[in-house]
Amino acid sequence: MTETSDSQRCVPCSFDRGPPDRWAAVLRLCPKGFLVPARVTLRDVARVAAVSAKTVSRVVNQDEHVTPSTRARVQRAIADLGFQPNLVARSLRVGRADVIGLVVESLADPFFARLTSAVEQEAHERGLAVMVSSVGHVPERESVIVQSLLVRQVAGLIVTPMSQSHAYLAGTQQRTPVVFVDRLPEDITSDAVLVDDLAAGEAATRHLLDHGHRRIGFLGSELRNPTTRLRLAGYRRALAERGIPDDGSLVAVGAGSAQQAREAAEKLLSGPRPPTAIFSSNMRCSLGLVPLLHGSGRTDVAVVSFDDFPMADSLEPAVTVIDHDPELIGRAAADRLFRRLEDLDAPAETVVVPVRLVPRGSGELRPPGPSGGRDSGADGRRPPASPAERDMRPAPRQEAADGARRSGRGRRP
Amino acid sequence: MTETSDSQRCVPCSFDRGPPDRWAAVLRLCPKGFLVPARVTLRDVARVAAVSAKTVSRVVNQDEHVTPSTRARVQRAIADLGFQPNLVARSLRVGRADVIGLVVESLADPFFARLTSAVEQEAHERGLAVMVSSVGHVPERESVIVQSLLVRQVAGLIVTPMSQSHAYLAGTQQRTPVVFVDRLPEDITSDAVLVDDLAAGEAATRHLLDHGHRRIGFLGSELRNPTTRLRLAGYRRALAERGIPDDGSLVAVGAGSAQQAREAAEKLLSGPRPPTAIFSSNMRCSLGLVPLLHGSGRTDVAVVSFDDFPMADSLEPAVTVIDHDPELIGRAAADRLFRRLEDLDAPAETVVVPVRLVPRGSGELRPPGPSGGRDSGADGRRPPASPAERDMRPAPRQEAADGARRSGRGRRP
DNA sequence: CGAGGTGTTGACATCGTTGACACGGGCTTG
DNA sequence: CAAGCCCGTGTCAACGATGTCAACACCTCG
Repeated sequence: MTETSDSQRCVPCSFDRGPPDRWAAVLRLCPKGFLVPARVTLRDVARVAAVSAKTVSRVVNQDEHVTPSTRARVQRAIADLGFQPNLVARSLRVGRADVIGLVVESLADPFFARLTSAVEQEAHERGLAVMVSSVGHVPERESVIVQSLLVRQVAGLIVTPMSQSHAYLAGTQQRTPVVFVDRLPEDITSDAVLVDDLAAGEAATRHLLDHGHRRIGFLGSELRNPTTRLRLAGYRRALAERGIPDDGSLVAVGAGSAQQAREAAEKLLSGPRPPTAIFSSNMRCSLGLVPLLHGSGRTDVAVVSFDDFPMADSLEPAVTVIDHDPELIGRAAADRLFRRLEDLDAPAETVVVPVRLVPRGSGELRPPGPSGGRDSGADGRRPPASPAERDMRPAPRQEAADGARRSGRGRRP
Repeated sequence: MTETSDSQRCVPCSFDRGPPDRWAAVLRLCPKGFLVPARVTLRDVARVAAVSAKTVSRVVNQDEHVTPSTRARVQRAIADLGFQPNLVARSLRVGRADVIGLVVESLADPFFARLTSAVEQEAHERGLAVMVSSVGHVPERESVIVQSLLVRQVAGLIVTPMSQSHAYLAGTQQRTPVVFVDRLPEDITSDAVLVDDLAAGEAATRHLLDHGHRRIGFLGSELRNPTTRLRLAGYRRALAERGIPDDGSLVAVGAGSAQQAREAAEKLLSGPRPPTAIFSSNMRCSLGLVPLLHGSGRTDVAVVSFDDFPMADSLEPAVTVIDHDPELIGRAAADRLFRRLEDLDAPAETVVVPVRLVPRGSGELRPPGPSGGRDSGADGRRPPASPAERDMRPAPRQEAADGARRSGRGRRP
């Protein structure tokens, strides 16, 4: 076959469809005389079933008002011709695609990958497709990427805010709702799904305090990052709660990479009065800290890590983590979005997703020396008291999304 | 505001557009008398610029045949009205969406996440969006998911084959090309991007042989998985090459989880004549094996792991890996797809993406005892000879995609 | 000066689907 | 028995863009 590709592409085929021949819809004659497979449309089905296109549409859309016999005839024709509705045409007609847009920082990041996975699953269950786009490390790209999804008429958006301002979405929200995840948007009121970073920082620190530690280090990335700020605030709050003075020399922030975190941790531990425990406030930090401790045989230092990471449970001692559960966040965000699509005028909601502390060993180490904790009992945990600590309890996945605390925040008055 | 949502949704607005008023396009009067933001269309721009819709279309699409002055007037109007073309309408008209579909096993898997990330980046550069769907562990879902993307008129597909047969795509390929990744499809000839599993298995094994090992274990998951089969074949080929008899007791397959791998490795090492080195043929296996070795102080056993994993380079000794580079695979697949879109009739191509061995320590350990290798030199590597070994050389990322070996496989004759 | 070419612009139909509305027949109801 | 209703079905136009083709203006050259 050395025909030109014309014989295959042949899009505008003005062949007169003639009598209701079953095959005319499947194979179509080109002007050049070739038979080419053609898309089967509603009208083709209509012709074969001897009804109007509208009726076929009704059958396809499960409209009640169709006689069983007609329905059967149409379904037969649909099956015979292998008709598949063109969702692009439908989208144009109804003014919105059955697609949601997801904007994340980076898909290569396991956190966002798992988030995306959860969103995709939820969407798929509702027959919606998902378009993902990653912004990378250039916050200004956010709005461009959001635009590129809006022009594709997505029904709604889930966005990890990176931009300095989200005012550009103000006019759009009424038509295309946006749910923000992980952080709150700037300059705009909108639905959001957050991790309870403050409570998490508090819980991690409290956990170490409960195991007798009094000198607890904090390892974190840039303070520009609101997430880090909140976790640090939680750390400080837990210390204050127990009347432990804030020792600035125990706080090491600004570690953007695992390597930097490793160095920061080295410095922390080699100081005059080193910490007996460290709260590593994100995965990159942990990936610097943990190998350092293992490599240098300092497995006596207690560690609680924010973000679970591969191998965390295989090490000796296994690493106690605050588990983020990106799936839960994704499910909650998708859920919020679908609810929003059903009621565009309800007030904006912020969903706070609980995190849970997974004790595995490293966080339950007791400080060395005579200063051993005053606590008795193997674990030393007090009964849960604060709401923050309630959230720490492991929750079955199914219920967790619904169990998330909701705090309505009024839309502009 | 307690208006019913009608005042906001107001989609079919039959307000007569009247004279060419700039604002009529942006704010529109509802029958109820509310001003609502409305979508700006080509016709709105046309009216404001006093040209036809077609001319606006030409300007938007960078058509040359427009007078500079007209173009300027139109661009002015576009800017004034904030016009954004409706890509769904365009897609309907041209018969295909500027979207590609990506079907993976699971987005939560870091391999697929990074693959997705790369595909998305490549697509984004070309102005295409990406719809992702994951199949999960039910191969039968593959075709359903592919269909759901096809009805959305995606321009092309990148698919991780899971289904037993891909014959269902035979009729579709001419209209919507498919590039398979990671594995070859069944029952169909198509473009594909593969990792050179055989060469990788060979290279890993040869690397250990070159460091003096003669008893090398193989740790892998189910043999149902063609990927595992190929890596095992590479392992056997490398052994045969050196005249080392195949000792079945050194091959442990069927380990589906890290835990199972750990147990399998334990059995391997506790046997009467344990291996001095182990080739762990995937990440899950390594996540079982490596902590086992570290935990039991058996850091004398040499290890080469297929798939890099977090912390692999932080351990002591750091783990020598065969690096997969999902990004490279994703880029190659996207690239193949875009080329295919430009020439639907070229013969199918299989692109084999090179992998590289990253020596970090664990793979360069020499066997204990008097049987030390006959090789001299610190590394003991021979000059690269086979094509497989050529691929092992680290390649700069930019060139690697183009440097991938291509083997054309004729389309049906 | 007219024929022919080149290049800009617009009218119109069309992509495949669905919402609004109309029509006719059978049913209920006063 | 007439008025009114519901029900199944069809007609038509529209969603917003673009391909085709023709109209027209302007230029060049014989």
